[in-house]
Amino acid sequence: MSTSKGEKTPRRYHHGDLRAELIRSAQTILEREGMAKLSLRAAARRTGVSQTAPYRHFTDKAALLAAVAAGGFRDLAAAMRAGAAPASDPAERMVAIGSAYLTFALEHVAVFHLMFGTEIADKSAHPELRRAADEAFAVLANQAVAGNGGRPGGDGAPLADDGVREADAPDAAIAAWSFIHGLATLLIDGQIRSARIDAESTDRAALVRRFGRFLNFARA
Amino acid sequence: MSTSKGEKTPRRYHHGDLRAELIRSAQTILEREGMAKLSLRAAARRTGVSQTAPYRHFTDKAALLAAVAAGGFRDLAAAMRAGAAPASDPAERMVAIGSAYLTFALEHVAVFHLMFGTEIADKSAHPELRRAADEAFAVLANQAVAGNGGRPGGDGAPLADDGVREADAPDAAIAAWSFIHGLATLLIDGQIRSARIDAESTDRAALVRRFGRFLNFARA
DNA sequence: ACGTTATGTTTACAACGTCAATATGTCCAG
DNA sequence: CTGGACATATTGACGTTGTAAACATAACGT
Repeated sequence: MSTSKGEKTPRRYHHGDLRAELIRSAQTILEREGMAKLSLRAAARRTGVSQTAPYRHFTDKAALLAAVAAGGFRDLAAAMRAGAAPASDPAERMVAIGSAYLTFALEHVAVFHLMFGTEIADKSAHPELRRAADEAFAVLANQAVAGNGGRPGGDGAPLADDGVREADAPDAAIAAWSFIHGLATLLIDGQIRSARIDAESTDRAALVRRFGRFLNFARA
Repeated sequence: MSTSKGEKTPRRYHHGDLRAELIRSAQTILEREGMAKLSLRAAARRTGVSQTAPYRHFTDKAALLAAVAAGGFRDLAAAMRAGAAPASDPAERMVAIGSAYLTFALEHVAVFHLMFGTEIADKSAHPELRRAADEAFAVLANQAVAGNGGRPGGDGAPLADDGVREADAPDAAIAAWSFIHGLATLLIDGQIRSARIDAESTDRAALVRRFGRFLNFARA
């Protein structure tokens, strides 16, 4: 009889689903011990296979990292979507998305750094990563460009009523992304110290509002 | 007779000024071959000393990297100052500073990543680095404060031209920093692709203006 | 049943960060 | 001028890493 261990992926070869489990191991190590401790060998060790087994599933260490980073982008996109869902007002939705972005960055520092750092030398060499990153940005951009959610309504695109013209929406999305990404990066790097911000305890939405008021489409 | 090789530092020991030259070597390797190729041993090799010689001047690899990063922050601060100097109008000065920031990031990608990435595990452990980073931010923040009391009116200025209320200046500086830092980061990571931006060839000031439109310091 | 192919292991190597022991140059006290 | 004392650099070594090559083993189609 066929082995019944497989759960989602069709029952597998020797291990079960080494590729996926290696990614999980890498994520765990990254979160618990940091980037410096994340090695191909450590991931293999934690998974219980030989040190070169990963090479059957990843051409490179970079390929493993890219898979982890791609997962991070998917999680980020999901978090933004979940955060934006309950918000009805467009501006409110932007704050919710920014808040989700900030929260993700602050609570998954290592993964966030992997997603945007240089540990993965040439990101364009990993299509899955690229696709996941694009999709995450799409969540943000959609709020700016086509954010009316398909409902026939009077107020149109979410940014329009804040003085951003339709044609400017794509650029506005980039500006918003830049702002929130920069804020997140500077916060987790501890660069922002002058303004008594306790990133751990402060409400993230409050932070987004506090600094976002200088963006003319994010004011509530 | 005393060796006459020394130039700025008082004539030195065996090498001359190993510490400074190791930093220069590290910078060179970083710029020419990237972070992956920058090792303590490589820096020592390029300097022409044994592989453990650096340990007389740096406790760690991280200490060397911190010194390089600190140099980066000083260069960035200098570039911002130089860019801002010729601008008379406050808003114009902000654009100049943003432009200098972007230019630095795009032309010194590796150093920029070192300055804000995770290669240096605990940045707070390196006072020189911390000081240099603070100083760089001060250049930016001072402009935001100085922007107050600009002349009234104004129409086409992409950033604030009527200043920020005194009490809001620190937060405004953080917002501006976040924006420009995020834009720089996303650009050099190649994350911004949708808006046909050729970061290499496009005028940086134009980029800052294009996206900086959405910053509004007059409000709040 | 059998061979092809996908998967995993063993062994090996060069490069790295770092430590301990040692050597060498510099400088000050006499 | 001389002899330590001390700062500076080297040699050699150890454990870890990424990765290649050779080998082993299990699954699957025929």
